[in-house]
Amino acid sequence: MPDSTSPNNFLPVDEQLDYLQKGAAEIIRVSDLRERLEESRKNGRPLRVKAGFDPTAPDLHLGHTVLMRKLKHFQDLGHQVIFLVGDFTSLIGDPSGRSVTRKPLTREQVDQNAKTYTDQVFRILDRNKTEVRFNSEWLGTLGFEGIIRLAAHFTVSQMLEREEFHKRFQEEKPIFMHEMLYPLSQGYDSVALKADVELGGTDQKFNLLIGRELQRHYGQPSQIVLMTPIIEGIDGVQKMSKSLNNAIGIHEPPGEMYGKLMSISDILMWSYWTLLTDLKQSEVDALKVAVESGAAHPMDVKKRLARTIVAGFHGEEAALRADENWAKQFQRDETPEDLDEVAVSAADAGWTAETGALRLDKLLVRLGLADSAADATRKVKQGAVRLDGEVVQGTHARVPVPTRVVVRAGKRAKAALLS
RNA sequence: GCACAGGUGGCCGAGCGGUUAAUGGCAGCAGACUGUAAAUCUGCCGCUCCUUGCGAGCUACGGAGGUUCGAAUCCUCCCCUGUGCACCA
Repeated sequence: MPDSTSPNNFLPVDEQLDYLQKGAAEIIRVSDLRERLEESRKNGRPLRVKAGFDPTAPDLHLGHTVLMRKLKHFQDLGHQVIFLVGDFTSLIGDPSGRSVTRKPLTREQVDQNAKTYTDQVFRILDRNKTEVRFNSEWLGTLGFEGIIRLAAHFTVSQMLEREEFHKRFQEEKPIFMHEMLYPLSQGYDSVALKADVELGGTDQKFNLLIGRELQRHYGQPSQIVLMTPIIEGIDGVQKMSKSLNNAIGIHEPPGEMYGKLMSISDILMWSYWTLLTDLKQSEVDALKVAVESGAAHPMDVKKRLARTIVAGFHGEEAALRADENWAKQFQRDETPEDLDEVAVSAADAGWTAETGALRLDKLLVRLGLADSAADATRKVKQGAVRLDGEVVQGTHARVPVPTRVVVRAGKRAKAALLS
């Protein structure tokens, strides 16, 4: 990691560029970025680098960290990083990458989410060097007149150029007026913040470019746009997203995180290496060659990946423990020690002193190992449920109370403290 | 406002008066196989209850009524989306 934080002591531009280009999908334009970096180095003025996050979900996941890590790179180089919370824009909902209009969030949800975001972001960014802003600051005071003036900079056909809109238009699907306001407000953020650089996923391209154009209208130099690839979720197919249920949250416990990482496909592992670790691209490539030639076992490389990422959020020690636990539970099929323990009242699990038995369907639901009692019953019938390692046949199980039982449903396991 | 086409389970999409919790695909879950990977095969896949049974009850095809022994399927009204018309009359 480059070490240069003194504003008047920026690294040589080539080195900065090299660092910033790792894992970047596209930069508009590299030549402009070089120019801007040179200027910054000459004047000792850090660049203002902005990335916006819509608090549409309560938690951040690894997908968000791709962008945050790039932000961190700028921070490492001594530039001014702005973590922008799109509290206002999330009232609209970004139409990016979805052909369905998002339901707007309530003010309360947004505030709540924004709080958890800022709590989590500093696991990656340096709190003291990060400017955190909310776009309600300027968008909230714009007023109807301001919106009219803003919208007057663009034409309807310009908006329809955007792939998502264009597609929906072709398919005769609804496009709501307020959705077109989204790119404009994001662009206006750049104006308000006088951004030199804006980071975003490749799916943000249209919005990012609108920012460039808008800045020009407002007499500012157009921001440089740096796009990061959209990381696939653990299914390896769709983009990582909480609502698609394929995300790894950055707040998840080490074991959970480790297990999910191990469940990704061998192929997917490479983009995770590139986008989620600090390993140099050349080293990642070397690992890949080693696996392809048979010199390294893909599982070992994946384990290392899982350990690296988990360590980043939970520390080395926790990562090692997760590693050991995983091997125990899944490779050797033993009962792991580091299980989540959940206290359950026996009565809630249908236990009666009379029968001395409890109802597994209820217990599984209580433990969060099944979505519903019906789901739990299904799992039991399919032989997926084990109590202390023993496969259970029926939904009734004789168990002493109080006790501690390890309950396993498929891949997932928890310890129930019955009382 | 008028005309036409649409609104079905997480998504796509059949059904157009009666074995219909609703064909099929995707996603998901579980089992087998493995490296908890992928691929493949098999089963499951609304909810609740229990006596766990090819059990009982409840809810579901935009909403509300109605016709009928019986409706996702027919009728009426309403809501929502798309398209066209809307100037010469």
